[in-house]
Amino acid sequence: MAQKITTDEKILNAFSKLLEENGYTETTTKKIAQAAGVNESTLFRHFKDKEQLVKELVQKYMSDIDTVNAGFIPSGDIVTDLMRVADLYNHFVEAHKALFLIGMRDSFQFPKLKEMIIQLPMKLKKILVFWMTEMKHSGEINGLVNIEITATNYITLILGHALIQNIYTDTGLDISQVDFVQKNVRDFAEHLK
Amino acid sequence: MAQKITTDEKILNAFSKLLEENGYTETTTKKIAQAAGVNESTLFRHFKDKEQLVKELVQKYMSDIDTVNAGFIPSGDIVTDLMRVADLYNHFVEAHKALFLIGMRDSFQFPKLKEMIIQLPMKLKKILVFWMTEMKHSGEINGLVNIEITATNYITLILGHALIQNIYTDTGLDISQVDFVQKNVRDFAEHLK
Amino acid sequence: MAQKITTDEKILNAFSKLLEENGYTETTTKKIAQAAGVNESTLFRHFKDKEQLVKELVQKYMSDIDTVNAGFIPSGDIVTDLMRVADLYNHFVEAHKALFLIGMRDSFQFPKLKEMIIQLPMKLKKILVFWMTEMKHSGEINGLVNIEITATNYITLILGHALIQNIYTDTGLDISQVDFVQKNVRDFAEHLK
Amino acid sequence: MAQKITTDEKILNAFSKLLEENGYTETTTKKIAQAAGVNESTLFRHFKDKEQLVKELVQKYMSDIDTVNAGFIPSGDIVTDLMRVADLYNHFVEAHKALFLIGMRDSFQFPKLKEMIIQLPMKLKKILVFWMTEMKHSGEINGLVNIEITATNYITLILGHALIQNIYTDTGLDISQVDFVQKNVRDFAEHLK
DNA sequence: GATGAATGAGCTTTCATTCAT
DNA sequence: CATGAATGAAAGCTCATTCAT
Repeated sequence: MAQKITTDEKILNAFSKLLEENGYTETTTKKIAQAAGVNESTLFRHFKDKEQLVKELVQKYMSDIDTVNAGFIPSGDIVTDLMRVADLYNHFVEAHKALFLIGMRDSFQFPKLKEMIIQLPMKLKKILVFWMTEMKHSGEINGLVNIEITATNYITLILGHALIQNIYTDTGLDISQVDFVQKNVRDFAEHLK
Repeated sequence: MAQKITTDEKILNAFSKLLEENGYTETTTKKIAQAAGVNESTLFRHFKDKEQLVKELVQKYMSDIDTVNAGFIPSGDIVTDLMRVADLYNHFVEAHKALFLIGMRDSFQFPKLKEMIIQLPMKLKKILVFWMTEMKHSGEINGLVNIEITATNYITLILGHALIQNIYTDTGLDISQVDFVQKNVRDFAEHLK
Repeated sequence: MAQKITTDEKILNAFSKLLEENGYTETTTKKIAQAAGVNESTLFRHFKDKEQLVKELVQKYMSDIDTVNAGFIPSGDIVTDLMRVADLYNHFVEAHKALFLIGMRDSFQFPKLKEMIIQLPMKLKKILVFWMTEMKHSGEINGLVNIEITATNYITLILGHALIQNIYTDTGLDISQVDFVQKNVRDFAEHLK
Repeated sequence: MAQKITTDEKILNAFSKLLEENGYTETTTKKIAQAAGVNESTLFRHFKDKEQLVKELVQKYMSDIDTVNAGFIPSGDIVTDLMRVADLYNHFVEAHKALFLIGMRDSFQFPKLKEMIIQLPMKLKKILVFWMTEMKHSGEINGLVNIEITATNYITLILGHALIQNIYTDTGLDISQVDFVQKNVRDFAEHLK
């Protein structure tokens, strides 16, 4: 039942990997072809040009983003739920790391890209605001909490963490996702009670 | 008393500006020379190679970083002091925007760079930890607060904000530094009381 | 009795059409295949390589050229007969336009081609010389006319016209074949009386 | 007083030469550079792109064309004057052979080019018409001659000759310019008396 | 007999850098 | 000290052609 890996996939995988490591411009078509184990010109038969490779990743990102809603089923417990959101974002970034990175690094070359990248945090913020409003009504969240600000804070926090995690690796400021969730997110959550 | 602007500075300024806008690889020596109003080869007389230009910016960054300590004079009021830290970081990033950006975008090309970039957050964290410990002793900060975690959270927060501010501009998630400090930082501070 | 059009013909037709419009080098095998509605590799199954396509056209040209003799049946009237020769050449060029054009444009790539292309004018010249000699004897053509020179002139004239007609279209110097024959050829003919 | 040959000229000369021999597309930038004895990239410092090289030749052609008027000083003798026109055109074509050829061969790639190429014949035609009108008045040219038609014929004739001369060399139909002028042009002229 | 996938050589162009003046 | 001219290497991309199915 060996799953066949198509040339398209081989190329996209190689591209994605190199993108993470070296950024868009440094990821030459020659290197992609080499990493994918195909001829350089094959690459252009499969994807009209280098930019098309990015667009392909974006498409996947955008279609995946629609599934995020379904991934968040509130438990009613603040700590658990906030952790869930953090993990949701983290997993998504992990799964689309290459795109997340060039969304930062090469956004000037792909002006539309940053708008796509930011859609996930914005969607999560909406989810948070909706959920926090409910939690406030049910008394789980302290009545004095400013939801809009808190939600923004939380998103900024996990975005900052993703940044540290993926760019500033091994710099002394990075904490594992598990630790981050166990400690910092939990700490954040406590304040809302 | 007209301050003469040297060729060195003209080049570095042009380089810095283009770096912000287009990233390292897209900033070609031709463009730098053009923007600086000098001949392309002049550039190489002043700076051994393109990388040297980065190193020059780093040197400035590193020497400036030493002055940060002096910039933080605690007032004793939590909110005020935390705001001060946020502004301190923000101003520093503003003043070294180009470097901050390539620290993210082109870190793979300059492995040592991210270690330098991260030094500021780490230094601020140290300052925070030291200051919070004092505040805890003096009762200004709640005895239950976990200083290490809270400090990390705070740094992550302002780093996340800097990211949004400088990369994801005009995406709907960015708030002005003033608003961020007035609302989100203040909110964060309140929880510590 | 629907005449089936073979793949060979589809390809040759597409090739011929593109050749007229874009010349040999710009007529890529991809475009030929596309225009013919077949797969690019099919093309190579039918014709060993791109040059073979030219050779195929040449063959047709060469076999058609043999029929030219039969196409000229002298009427005895100078004007009528000269017009007939001009039309003969014109029709032939029309029918083999693609080849005529690359005979000019890409002759360096096909050294033998120009020798083939020139065969038609040369054949017509022979016909002319033979016919004019007879006409001179019968008194239709002025005894002082130098046949060799006049024949050369005439051929050069209709070649020049074909050139203007097919290359320098819409440039202000081109006259329709009908006008050319009605006016210029007639004028030329008058001088021989 | 050795005339220095600039790199610009070296490149243009090489380009021009290769153009005559091989046409536009086959004349690769690599070959040009090689023939000019410079590095391929030098070529692009001197001329923005390959097309610019053509434009450069065109400019020369167009500025030279203005001098043609001055080159025709009527003697009053029909034969002499017509010969002069034929020579004028011939010399011009010789001096701009490369352009004349790609004007035919690659006209589809340079749509504006053929309009420029045709300007010389058209200018010569104007000169002819003007001159023939005068000659008709003075009685040198037969009153029955249709000037417009005759001029067109003559231009078509020398264009046809140029074509044969430059493309269909060594094919058996080509006559030397000297012979062409001495025999055919003279013959043509006689008819006008 | 026709196709889709793959290839290597070659194209035009831009890069960072060096050299002579 | 600054420049203009030159360079080799490498970029993205297209070409005619072959091979397995």
